[in-house]
Amino acid sequence: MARILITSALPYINGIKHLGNLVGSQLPADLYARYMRARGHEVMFICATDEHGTPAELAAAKTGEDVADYCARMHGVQAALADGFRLSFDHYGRSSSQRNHTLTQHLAGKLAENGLIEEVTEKQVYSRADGRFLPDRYIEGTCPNCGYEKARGDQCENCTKQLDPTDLIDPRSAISGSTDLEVRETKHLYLRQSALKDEIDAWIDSQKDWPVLTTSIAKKWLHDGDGLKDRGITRDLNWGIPVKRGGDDWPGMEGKVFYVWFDAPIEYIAATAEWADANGRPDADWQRWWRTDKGAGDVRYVQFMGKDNVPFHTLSFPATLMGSREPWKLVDYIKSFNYLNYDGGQFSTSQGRGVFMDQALDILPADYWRWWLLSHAPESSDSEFTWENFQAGVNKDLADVLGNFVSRVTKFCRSKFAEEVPAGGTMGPAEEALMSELAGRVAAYEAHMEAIDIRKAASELRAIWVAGNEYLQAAAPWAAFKTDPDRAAASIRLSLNLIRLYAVLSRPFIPDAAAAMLAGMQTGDDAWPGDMATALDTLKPGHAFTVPDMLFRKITDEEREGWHADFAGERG
RNA sequence: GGGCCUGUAGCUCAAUUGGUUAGAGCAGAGCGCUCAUAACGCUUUGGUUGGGGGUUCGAGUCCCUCCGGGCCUACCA
Repeated sequence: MARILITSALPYINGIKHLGNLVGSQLPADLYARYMRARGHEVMFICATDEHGTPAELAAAKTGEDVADYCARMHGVQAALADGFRLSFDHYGRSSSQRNHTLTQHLAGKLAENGLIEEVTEKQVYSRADGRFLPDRYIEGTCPNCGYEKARGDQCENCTKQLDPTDLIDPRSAISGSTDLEVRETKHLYLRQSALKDEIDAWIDSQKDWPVLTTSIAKKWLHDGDGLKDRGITRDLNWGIPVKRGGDDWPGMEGKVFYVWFDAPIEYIAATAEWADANGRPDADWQRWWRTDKGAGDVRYVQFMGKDNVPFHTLSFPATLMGSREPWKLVDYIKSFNYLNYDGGQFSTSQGRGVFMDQALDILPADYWRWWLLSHAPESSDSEFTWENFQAGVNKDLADVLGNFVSRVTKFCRSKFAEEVPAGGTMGPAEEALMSELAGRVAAYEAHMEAIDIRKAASELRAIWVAGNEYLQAAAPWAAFKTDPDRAAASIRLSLNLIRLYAVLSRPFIPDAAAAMLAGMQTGDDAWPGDMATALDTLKPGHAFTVPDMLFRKITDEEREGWHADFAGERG
């Protein structure tokens, strides 16, 4: 039995996430966690909301809430949606937790002790009307290059020229529109990533079989220009983790907080500590996942994230942990994803374009989304959601191939025999051939799941479902029943066992349907199959079952057209 | 501007890292079956692998070039 630590990129607190966010980290992480648990491994699956930063403050201001209250409320909303999608986190934490405050301050202190923190005085734009410093992109003005009037302080979206906020003509606050701006001096802490460059470079080089997407992004940052740059890890904000050096005040840093991207990945560790706290466990129980000197030496740590998060997970976070010179567990494998587009364009949170997690669950149960999204995960390139593809995939794979298989087998048995596993007959060549095929396909399925090749795993699982229909067609128990009822009984007995097998194999993808299948078969035996003949002889003659309700309904053309229109823009 | 990824059948994707005749699923066509959610099974039509050039006994794969799509570019997170 292995020990596997799994983290999903932290969803930002600022509003409900769309399906592209979901399929880029949380959903594949859940698939992997569920699979590994099913294989009997010890799994710790961690996620949390990422709650600090300017956007959270602005979102709270918009609703008139205190930012802490806003985050608490939105954490509840996101946790409920995660639950709705059956994301099986062992703990869903919050980056604003006390645990994260303490650990973040601790690590910053260690980095300072090791000479890896530098204090830098710099000039930043301050808005008197807003009473705050403004990040570059929250300053708008006219582009000196092309005259575009809504250029941002970091870059002009119109002519793509990179800008400094002071370049802008008639600069104003993007928050309030105020032009009462001034440049003020402010002091910040920088993490000296440059000092750790060779160490990180060697570490990246030592990683085998990481997705190209992961390593190419890391290498780019390591070697581009002057190489890995130092990074500011503090901000002039009210909402965040106060800058402290361990438990001590940090002279000159009063009123400042750590940058969200410094504290967010640390929350992976802190959330595991939150898990221990929530379950009344001692520190040793979370430390054995994260401290190689306290039992984490045999842990395999896998991270899931969208490609935009890769630099922070390959460079900044490892630099933080390495630079602490404490024995923290580093990631072993980073699974990164491209983007899911929506119907010819991008999902857009700001424009309300596409399907959001709450809306998705209002329309259809989680399994429908889980199956389609995972079987189309953007692994090798960006992929696209269209209602036509979604309808076709769900109807064919789930309703016709899997759902209908369960339906035809259970209903035939009920009408010709009884609502129990029939006795009589023996396994013949057709059954042997099926088991042989399944043994091969299950092995391939397992290999794809181990390698986190999600689309390939989905495609193999689907082929496993299809094999049941092929077998039924060849065995034709409805015909055999008329001349040789024992033969039909043997076929149906095997087919009922196939339903149980399918439930076990499919559960990582479609947990609710799998549970319904097991419930229908009235069995709690969810053992992962070893020998196929044994696995398909689990439900014995006389074992009672019930015909499950329709597992998956079909999406009609009318629904598809309606949704296509409903989700074209501006969510209502 | 620079870097990276990507382009394969109408659609979504494969192709053991240069090796027989480029494969699946969906959609389309034909046949079969009648247990089942008008479901299932079998057969089958679709490809100058974005265009052009090159290396090689051999190129979807390597090189050059052009065209299209996307991402990143360090103060949004």
